[in-house]
Amino acid sequence: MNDRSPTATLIADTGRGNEAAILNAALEAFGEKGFNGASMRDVARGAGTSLSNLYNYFPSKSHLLAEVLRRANDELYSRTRTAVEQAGDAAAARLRDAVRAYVGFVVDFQTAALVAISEIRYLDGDERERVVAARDSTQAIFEQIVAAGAGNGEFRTPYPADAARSIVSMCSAVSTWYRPGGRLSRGQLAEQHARYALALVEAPLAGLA
Amino acid sequence: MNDRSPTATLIADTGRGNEAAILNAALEAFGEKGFNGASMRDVARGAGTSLSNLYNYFPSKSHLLAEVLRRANDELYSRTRTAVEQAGDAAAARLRDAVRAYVGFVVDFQTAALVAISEIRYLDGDERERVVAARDSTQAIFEQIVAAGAGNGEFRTPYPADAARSIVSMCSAVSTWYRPGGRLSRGQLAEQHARYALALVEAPLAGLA
Amino acid sequence: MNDRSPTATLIADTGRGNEAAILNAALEAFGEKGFNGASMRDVARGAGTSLSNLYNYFPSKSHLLAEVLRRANDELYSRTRTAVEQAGDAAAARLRDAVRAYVGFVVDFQTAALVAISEIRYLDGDERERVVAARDSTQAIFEQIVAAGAGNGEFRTPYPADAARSIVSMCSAVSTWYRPGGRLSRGQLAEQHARYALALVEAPLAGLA
Amino acid sequence: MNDRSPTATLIADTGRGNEAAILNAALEAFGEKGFNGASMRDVARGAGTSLSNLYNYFPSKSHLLAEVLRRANDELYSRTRTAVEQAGDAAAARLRDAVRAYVGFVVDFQTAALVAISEIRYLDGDERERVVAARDSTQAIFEQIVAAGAGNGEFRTPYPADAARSIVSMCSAVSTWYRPGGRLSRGQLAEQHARYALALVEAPLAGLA
DNA sequence: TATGAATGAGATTTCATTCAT
DNA sequence: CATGAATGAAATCTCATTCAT
Repeated sequence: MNDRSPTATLIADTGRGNEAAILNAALEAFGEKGFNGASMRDVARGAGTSLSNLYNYFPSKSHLLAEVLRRANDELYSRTRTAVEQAGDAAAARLRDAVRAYVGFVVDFQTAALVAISEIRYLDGDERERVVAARDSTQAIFEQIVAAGAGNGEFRTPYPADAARSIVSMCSAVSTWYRPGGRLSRGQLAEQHARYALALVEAPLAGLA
Repeated sequence: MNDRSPTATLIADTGRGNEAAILNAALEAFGEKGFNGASMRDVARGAGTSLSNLYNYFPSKSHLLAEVLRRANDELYSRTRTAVEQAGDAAAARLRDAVRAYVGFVVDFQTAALVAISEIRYLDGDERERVVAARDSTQAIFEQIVAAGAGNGEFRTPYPADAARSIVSMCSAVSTWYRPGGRLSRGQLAEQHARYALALVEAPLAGLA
Repeated sequence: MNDRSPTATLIADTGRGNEAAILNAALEAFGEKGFNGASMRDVARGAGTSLSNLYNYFPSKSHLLAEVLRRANDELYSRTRTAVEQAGDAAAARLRDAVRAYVGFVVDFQTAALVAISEIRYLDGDERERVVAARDSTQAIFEQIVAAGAGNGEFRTPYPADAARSIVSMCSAVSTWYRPGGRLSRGQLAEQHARYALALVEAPLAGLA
Repeated sequence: MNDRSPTATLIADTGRGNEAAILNAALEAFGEKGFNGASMRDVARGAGTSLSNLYNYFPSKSHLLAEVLRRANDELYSRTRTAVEQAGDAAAARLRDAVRAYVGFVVDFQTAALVAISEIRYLDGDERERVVAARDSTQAIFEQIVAAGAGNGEFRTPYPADAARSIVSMCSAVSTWYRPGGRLSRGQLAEQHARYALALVEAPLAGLA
């Protein structure tokens, strides 16, 4: 398991001038001050460009948020799904690796994860629906695993339909308090949460690492 | 177990003119639009008074938020502690009742719970410290229970120092998605989360309801 | 010549409840922050009473200013006139004693003197006219002395019609920089300005102390 | 001696959009209503631009005042120093020309001179210190002349260390009452005050024009 | 693309003043 | 006389956004 430091920025160069710098600056600004607390001037300053130039890339502040959230959720979904696909057939292993991937993302891209949970409420209309759908896809991965595990007896939880949501809540909440360099490393956090998740769905102890 | 409906408003009449109305309106406004998204005009409108009159009660928007958060955290702490005190000596029973009380509060005062987790970041200085301390006191209740249970063998989790935080995260996250009239009742939510918590700390199945 | 410290407050108890306290608080507030910079709340705080109670004594902020200015100018006029009346017939002695009295007032009631020159511009209408008239009466004392001295040859200034204004300007400006406990005492300031005044109107040196 | 009319506006076009218009409007507004009595709306109206656009040029009302005061004091200092440098070595001639230049400035830029004396009190911190230093530099010119004249016997005043302040007070007070088109012309005012100053420091009559 | 200048709307907060008690 | 509560207007300043260049 890779315990390396994050790639630091979620959004890599997009090949379109300042676009990546703007998105990363928006991410930082929204993370630090919240969507409504951050101003377009903050974003411009962080991106090292002018206020008016932002509008050459994104038609509005809302679109900026939407794009940031879309990328964060896509990356989270993609990492989680890849991890599950490579985990074999056992529900316990799949849940363990899903949680590891999820928590790993939260640690690697803490700000992105924080923004993804806390600022989605400021989206409206179509933008919102698209992002909500992406978030729900990720949660659905966990729900399917838990349902499968409950179905084949691996998990004995009496609440297979609801447990996944609590697992996801628990994992994403890491973004609200995690600080790099703290007592717990990326790997430890992943392991702990994997165990919490398996215990929560009442997988037999033998299934625990 | 009491399954009654909430008392509806967290802040009861204080006997001081519009104070309670203002606090409740602030709670609603912050809950709906976030601290920075809600304006003092929104609060005034909700309280049925004039914008400038707000300042006869609270010297600033920040103080208003601080007071709302203080009351929400105090009530949550008080409910949780009372529940634990009446739960007997067994760690499992204490944890179960703490979770029930906590989730009960979240359901009863969903908005207050939501604001308490999501808007605390907009406080500064002393106000922030006081509210953070109140929040930490509540979490400490859970930490002590888990530590005690781990100490006497009731809980087998290898992470007794960290599990409590995940339990609290999981419980407070209910405020972000719960809707009255949904599939799960107040009592069901409390029971489910109590079981999640006991499973998470790896209490033997016999301890589960 | 009396070199005592000031009586500290220009406005003595008026026998009408809080009136004197309010006037003195207004004087301090206007002196410190200017008429527009000081609020009625500042005045109330300084007077140790409630905001609304101010309006039981004075119908508006402007009236408060007018009353403060009226009292300051009346006292200044009265002191100056008394000094001149007791000074004998010689223009030089009359001018010397007028200046001594004027500067003495400025030192004793620095704030009042400062407010009297700098805040009169914020009065309107009748209030303004009354205060301006009081101020002009004081200046007229100096003009008459200079005119008399120029008429009888005591003063040789070629500008007898204008010199008095400069003398008064010079004396009242003391209020803008004087600090109790500074290098120059009340008596020294009075003497210096008396000599400046006599020199300015070109009284022969023999007439100087 | 030049008796021409003023250049009308202290602040000439700076080549930066509306900057000069804003500074001149601020000068007028502060002169008419005082710093606290004038609103940023007044300034915007006077400058022919929008309220919010003011903040593209100056970050706050205080900065606007500071800049206005800085320019006024710089110009006054520069004019006075230039006059003295061209006046030869005799203290009497230097004092005479310094006063002429000072009073000339007051007449030419009456509003600027008025604001410079009366509104400096509303500055704080560094802004204040810088402007106070500029004002003191101008006064120091007069102090040096008087000290020199007292040293070489040209002036017989017993108060060489203090007389300069009174001279400056007297000259700057002209800004509080001068009205163009009044009885006294620019040149007459300059001459009168030059003579007052020389008399005040007790220069022998032979030295007077 | 990129920018500086511009703007109308709206933010929080303070104001002088009034009123019921 | 005295007060706390209330209010409409206006204060300074920031906002997202637009436009001419």
